Formats: sequence, C-alpha cells, structure tokens
Amino acid sequence: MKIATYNVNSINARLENLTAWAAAEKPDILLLQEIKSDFNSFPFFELQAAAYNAEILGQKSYNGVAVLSRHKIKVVQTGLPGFADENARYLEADVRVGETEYRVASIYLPNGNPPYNKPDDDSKWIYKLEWMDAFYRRAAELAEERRPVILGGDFNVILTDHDVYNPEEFRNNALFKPEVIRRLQAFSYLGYYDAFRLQHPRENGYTFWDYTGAALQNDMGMRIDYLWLNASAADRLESCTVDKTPRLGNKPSDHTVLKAVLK
DNA sequence: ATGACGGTAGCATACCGA
Repeated sequence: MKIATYNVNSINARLENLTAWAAAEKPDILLLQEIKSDFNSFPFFELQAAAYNAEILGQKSYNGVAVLSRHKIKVVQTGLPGFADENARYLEADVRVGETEYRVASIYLPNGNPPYNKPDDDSKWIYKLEWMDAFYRRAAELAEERRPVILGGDFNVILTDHDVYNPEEFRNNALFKPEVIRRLQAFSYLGYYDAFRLQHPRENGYTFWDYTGAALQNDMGMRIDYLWLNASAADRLESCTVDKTPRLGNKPSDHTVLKAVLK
C-alpha cells in the first residue's frame, strides 16, 4: 500500500503536475492540502479519468483538504469534532486496500504567523494553538483504533534544528516556537510515529522550499509535511521518502510529496 | 523592514502563505 501527502497550493493550478506524478507513482491513497477549491470548482472528472476517487472538504480561495484514492473512500469526519472552524482543514476517511482497512486523515494545520501588515496581531497564533489542541484530542480518540491509522498533511511545524535550513532565523516564527513543537511532540506520547524519522534519523527531509530567493537551488527548505502512524501502521512501514519530482517538475507547488509504503 | 513568488478573487489591488 502506497500513501502520499502533498500540499498542492491549488488543485486546479496543479492538475497537470499532480496527475503526471500520480500516473508514474500510482499511490493507493493521496492526501491533499490547500486545494483552494470548493465542490463546484474541484476537478472530480479529471481525477476520475486519472483513476482517482476524491472526497473533499472544500473551501473557495483558501485552505481545503482532500482524500484521493484508487479505492473506495468512506468519509468518517469532516472538520475536527467539537471545534467550530471556519476553515476547511481536516478530513478523515476509511479506505480499504486489499485485506486492510486504513483510517486516514488529511490535515492542513494553521500557519499561525501574523499578517505582514499586522505584526502584533496574535489571533492566528491563538487559533493555531487551539486547533492543535483540538487535533490532539481527536488523535487521542483515534489512538484507541486497532486498525492502521495514518495522520498526514501539512503540519506547519518544524520539530528540530535539523528540520530547517536556518534555525536561528526561525526561532520566533509560529512554525518553530516551543509551544507548537511541544504540541507536535505530544503525538509521540499518544503512540504515533513520525514515519520519515523512523526511516531516516539524520537526513533533513525537507518538504517545502519557498518560491522566492532560489530557495530550492540552495536547499533552503524545511520539513513541515508529515505522515504520523499509529503502532499498527508503523509495524507495516517499509519505506518513507521525500519525492522531489513534483517540486522539480512543471509549474510546481512550493511543497513536495512525502510518500510511504506499508506492507 | 520589506519584498521576492505564486495563487485566488475579480479587474486593481488585497489577502494569504511559511
């Protein structure tokens, strides 16, 4: 079973880039973030032609998450339970691949930095912390599941100094403050495993490079996209790698694909 | 400190992003 997560930064702008990659890799499950599309503008037909079913929690212009699969998708949760959220950031579904039913979630965690023109506005930061707390509560419920659980997406959190090209520049950034690092580390206390780090203890594993400033050419990136696995899924993990093909390809997103194979 | 760059809404420029 191959699963991948990809922040596409608009599904419609990324349709060719995405379908070219999917045709080559044929993942069973594909978790997408920042589709920037509602139901009416989502390219269901084009994805179906590429052999993918799609379930979405859409939103016009901003945010939006999707679960794509070559198999049947059963949505179990749209948005975080018990958390009123004006943004489309969480979609949870069951997908049966072969003998095994997987519980997956596509996650677009808030950025949390203030707008450039309002540097003292902490409302986005507060929202990020509240969102993470609600997500933690849902993850705690799912930790009871015996089937494999995979929580994947753009977490907008840099865990350690090894996960960003210049940690000193990011100390005061909402992606790298102690409050969010602690909250993401807490997932491991629930019994979730960072799939990339299980397989690659030392590689940087960047999944995002800014469009500006030749960031990609200079490998000025950060590791902010994750696949978190419960014990049942971690037991099945065979590989987890960053696939830079989409980022190096035509009309790229600023993120790239993180993919894993489970047996 | 700001903008670079790219996307969306919508038609000029503002908002968002990590």
